[in-house]
Amino acid sequence: MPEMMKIRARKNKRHQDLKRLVAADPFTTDQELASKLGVSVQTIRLDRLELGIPDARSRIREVARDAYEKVKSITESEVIGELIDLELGESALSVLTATADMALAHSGVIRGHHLFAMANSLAVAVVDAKVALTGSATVRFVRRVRVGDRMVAKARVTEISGRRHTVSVAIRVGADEVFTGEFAVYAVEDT
Amino acid sequence: MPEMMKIRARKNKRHQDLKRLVAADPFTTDQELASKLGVSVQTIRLDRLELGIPDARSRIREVARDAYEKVKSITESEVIGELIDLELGESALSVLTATADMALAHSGVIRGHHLFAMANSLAVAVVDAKVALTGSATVRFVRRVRVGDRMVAKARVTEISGRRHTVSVAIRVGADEVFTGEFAVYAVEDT
DNA sequence: CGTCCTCTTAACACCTGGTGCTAATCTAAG
DNA sequence: CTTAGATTAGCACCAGGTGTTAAGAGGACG
Repeated sequence: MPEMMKIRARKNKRHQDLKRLVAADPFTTDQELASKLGVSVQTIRLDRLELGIPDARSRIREVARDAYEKVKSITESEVIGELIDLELGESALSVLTATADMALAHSGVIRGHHLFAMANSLAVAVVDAKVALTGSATVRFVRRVRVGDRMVAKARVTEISGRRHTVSVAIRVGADEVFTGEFAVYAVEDT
Repeated sequence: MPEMMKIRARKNKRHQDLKRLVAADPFTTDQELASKLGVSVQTIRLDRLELGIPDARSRIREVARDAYEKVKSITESEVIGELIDLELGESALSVLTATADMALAHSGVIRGHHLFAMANSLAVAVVDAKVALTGSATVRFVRRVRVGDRMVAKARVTEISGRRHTVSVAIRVGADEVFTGEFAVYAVEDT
């Protein structure tokens, strides 16, 4: 321990270390933090209080909560993005804001399959059937989409012949068209 | 409470309900479970013991751990699935096992954009360039893929003209072709 | 020099969400 | 009727905390 340090400076350094440790591993308990920083558990508690750092269980709960919501949103929603308007069998509209985790590493450009997913899920949603599956698609990535861009997708059913629905989807960012696609979606009753 | 039920049947039903509740929300404590199921906390504890369900704190920790370490989902890896083989500018191969969160609700059929994402990311990976972006694609979903299916994707660069690369991707489950696609991928240097 | 103030550590009671154990009921099935 | 399984209860204990009070250990400063 740096005993030669002035008392105030030592405390400050410890606070920095504490923040770093907690950020690096939110699962660390006060006990572990105390032994890592060479002070008593009580000191850690006071430090956390000063710095507004919640206790380990809360930190863990938070991580779990975040992850749980996130997984749910990617996984469990039938439509990628927010469904704004839906006229079954006719047209539909959804909105999605591009986030950093949709981007290609370091470039800030959104990866194509996120646009595809948004368009595809909207195309499936607009079809008036219990279950609908995409049969084929032709898509064009017209312009690059970047982190923070607000994407608006519009789907229109252009043709129905039997179980086959042709759906046109366009995604815009502001006035710019960034994606267009034509989806052949099939209505299905049985699994 | 269903008092007319036979005791054993009641217990069985409660066990099913318990599993369902815990799966739906891992954050639920014994207290909450007890009141939801109309039995005492002790009964819940015994049930958890029988069913091998860990306590709430462990469940939360697990969720947090999972999220913290291996963020899977669509977003965070450069190639969706596991990249098995890669010959830059020529061909590539990846493998992905379909999980329940990729499926359409209740049907067990994997949603198309997961196949697209697997194929697209492989197509981008196979192109020999610092950064590559998909310009357009034509895809066919040949057969339904179900939860548990092991998908193998093969990508082959079929044509290069300037920065434009044409990549053919096929995904198979066992011997069956489930997806084919043709991707136009553009090599880019600047962002 | 003494005094004062901050930092640090300690001790105690309490909280939540559990575990392990023993014991008392109660019910249904043999 | 007897007995085994299901349910509930009470008790001591645990981890990882909170809040409070109290007591030393350094400085800083008149």
